Amino acid sequence: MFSFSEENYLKAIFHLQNSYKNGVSTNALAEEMQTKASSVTDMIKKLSEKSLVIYRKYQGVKLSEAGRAAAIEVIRKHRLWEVFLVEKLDFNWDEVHEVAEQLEHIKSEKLTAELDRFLGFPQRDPHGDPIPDSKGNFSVANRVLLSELKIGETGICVGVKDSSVEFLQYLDKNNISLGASVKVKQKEDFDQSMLIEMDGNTLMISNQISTNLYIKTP
Amino acid sequence: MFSFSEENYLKAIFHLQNSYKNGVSTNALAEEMQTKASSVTDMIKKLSEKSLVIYRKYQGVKLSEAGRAAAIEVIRKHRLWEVFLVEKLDFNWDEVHEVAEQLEHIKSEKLTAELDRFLGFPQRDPHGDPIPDSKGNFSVANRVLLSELKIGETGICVGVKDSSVEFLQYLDKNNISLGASVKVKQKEDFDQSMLIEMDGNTLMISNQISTNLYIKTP
DNA sequence: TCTAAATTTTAGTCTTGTCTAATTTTATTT
DNA sequence: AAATAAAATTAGACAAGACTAAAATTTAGA
Repeated sequence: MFSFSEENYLKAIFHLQNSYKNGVSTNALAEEMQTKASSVTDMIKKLSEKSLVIYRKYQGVKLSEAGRAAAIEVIRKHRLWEVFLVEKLDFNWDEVHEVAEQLEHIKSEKLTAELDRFLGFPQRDPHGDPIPDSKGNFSVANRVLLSELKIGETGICVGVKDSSVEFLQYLDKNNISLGASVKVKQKEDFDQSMLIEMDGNTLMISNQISTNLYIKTP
Repeated sequence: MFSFSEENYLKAIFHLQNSYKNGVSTNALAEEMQTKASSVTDMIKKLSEKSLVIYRKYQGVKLSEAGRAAAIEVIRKHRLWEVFLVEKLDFNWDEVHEVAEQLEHIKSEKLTAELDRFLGFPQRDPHGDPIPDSKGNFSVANRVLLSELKIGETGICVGVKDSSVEFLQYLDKNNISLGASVKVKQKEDFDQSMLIEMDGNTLMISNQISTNLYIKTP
């Protein structure tokens, strides 16, 4: 089994691999992990010795198949617990992250499997991210950023890219929630702000908002 | 907040205080924690510096009020999670301990409170042990060991003293479960074995069994 | 009471994961 | 292509928590 710290590194590398296809840089990982580059180098070496990552000095790091599987397992647990907290324990979607960060490290195959069943094998977490199944498979979302829609286009809000407390609370305050229908009424070329209609309400949103909302188009 | 290790020590001292009223000995604690006496001494010093225990060299250790409160909080979480695992996730009562040992260290007041509510504020865990409420209060059980009953006396099986997998599986195999009614039919002076009637079935149990079953008498 | 045994503590070491400061390698710029 | 900047690594240190071996203290026995 892996330590909490190892699991957190694997998870971070997994998330950063989207942006760093040719290997995640030490500094990027240090930033993500809120730690120093030297600590990252140390840990990468350990993960490399355990064959969880592929690493060449100064060349960045990638997950091996084993590392990817381990990362996905942690992400599966994280997202299942988030569903549990929201659906069963009445947490708001901006309150679940910190607790799920702890719960994701609990080691028990039976626990994960039974939790999944208890929740009804959910496909998405409260932020719209896909939940890997027990074999590590998950649907790569067929979704685009709201900012990519043209005037007149419509869709359903299906996820958030930024899941910080601040952003989620902004969304709550403006009655933007997953499942809502969206239509782009106007776009401002100057600052990319948008006038949208969401579940009937019309509101103006900045580029920072529209680049952090995922939409499923018809 | 306290580390996992600190919490485990506090919990162990709490449990051992029943048997060691004048201070828990270093060796007893080492045995309970499955570690070495020297490690125990090291940790006791740390806990003592944090005023969680009262310690005088060579004189054993007791919990301070703060230490006791911390221990009870961990025990509360452990037992709530055990209820969750059995009631909601279909774990058997012999499977919950190891997972609850991990879950008890999750730090979130809201999580504990909401879990308690979700479970309907249970009073007892699956082994019949009392669950402290959010203020740390719990009912000291009004119960005796089955071995203390005399011939002809009756009661309800309300808890187990030993909650090892082996003992619990023995009980399952012999259809002994909490809530069952018990009547002592015969006692053998030589080895303290007993013939009992439990929910209609008659069976013979050894002293090792009867000294590990708690009974509530009418 | 004095000694032997048992218990407990101390001293020094190890591992994990982190840090700072210094050095090395790679990337960029002129 | 050399000089400089940026990024990454190494070296050495530290804290937590554990260990072994040795020393100190308490307890028990003769």
